[in-house]
Amino acid sequence: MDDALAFSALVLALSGQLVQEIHTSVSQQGFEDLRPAHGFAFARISAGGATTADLAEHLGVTKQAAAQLVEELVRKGYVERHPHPHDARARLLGLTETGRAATRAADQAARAAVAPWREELGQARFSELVADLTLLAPPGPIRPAW
Amino acid sequence: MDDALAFSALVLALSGQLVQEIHTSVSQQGFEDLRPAHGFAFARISAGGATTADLAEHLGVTKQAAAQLVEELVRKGYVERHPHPHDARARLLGLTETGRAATRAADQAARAAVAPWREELGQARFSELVADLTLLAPPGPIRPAW
DNA sequence: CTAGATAGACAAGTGGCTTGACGAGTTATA
DNA sequence: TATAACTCGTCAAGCCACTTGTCTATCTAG
Repeated sequence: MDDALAFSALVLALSGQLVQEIHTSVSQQGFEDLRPAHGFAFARISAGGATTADLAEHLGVTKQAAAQLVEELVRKGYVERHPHPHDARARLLGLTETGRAATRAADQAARAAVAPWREELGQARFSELVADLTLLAPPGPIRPAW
Repeated sequence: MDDALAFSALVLALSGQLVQEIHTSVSQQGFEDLRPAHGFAFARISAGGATTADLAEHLGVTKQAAAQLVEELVRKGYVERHPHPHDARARLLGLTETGRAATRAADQAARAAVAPWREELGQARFSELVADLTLLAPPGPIRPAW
């Protein structure tokens, strides 16, 4: 009956743990200058065709905040700015090889964080779980929560 | 096979949506001066026996940050400081009636956010889902993710 | 009784974000 | 095609939640 409240708490708890574990693992793999929020930017940039304004909308922040984030990631060597083919105002963003390496590290960290959970439930139940959650997940970008 | 990555994304997406919906709903119910992070503080305080230092540990921030948060919540009328029965240094924190009202509003908002998901899956499958997640959820406090 | 730990406060600084204003470039309208 | 409205990215200033560092009062262990 009141599993609704329990569900909320569980999702928040899992999400928090996930972010924490991924961040720790990525740091340990040598990317110490990245913070959790950067992952959401990487996701949009690696999807391709992103400008700073696109990124801002994806992250749900102002253009200025996104520009600042991009500047930081460029300075640290994760992101490159290219001229935009159709718009002289805009610059197209892309990941450097280092940026892609960081993305791979994060993916691997996510898999490692989830692995014990899959083991705990068993593959069959875990697959069902993913299927159920897929039905619930909202479309649209994944953003930092707050 | 690679549902692990999908699972991570789903949990993050659901968590983000959940936080956003709860915050919006709580604001609309008249608590416009509360932000998502406050909920985690309310959770610890309403559990009882909390001092500022306890709260700091629960939230994973410094004592000073917790003290500042408490000061803000006291000023806004959600929290009270009481003398600690056994320790003259410490002050025991408690929710005011307004604080409890805000907590009820947040709970109701959480239920409302989850309701459509339960409907989508059906009660039986939803219950299973909650049971599965319960197996995975780490013990310990629920904290803001980053 | 005293040494060390802990609760909370005061002060200063930091970093990620905001609002506001702007020039350069693009798109829509008449 | 001229011009008005909009958009991209940037500069500048300020905000605010958080940090580190320090201090007093109080508690606790040897």
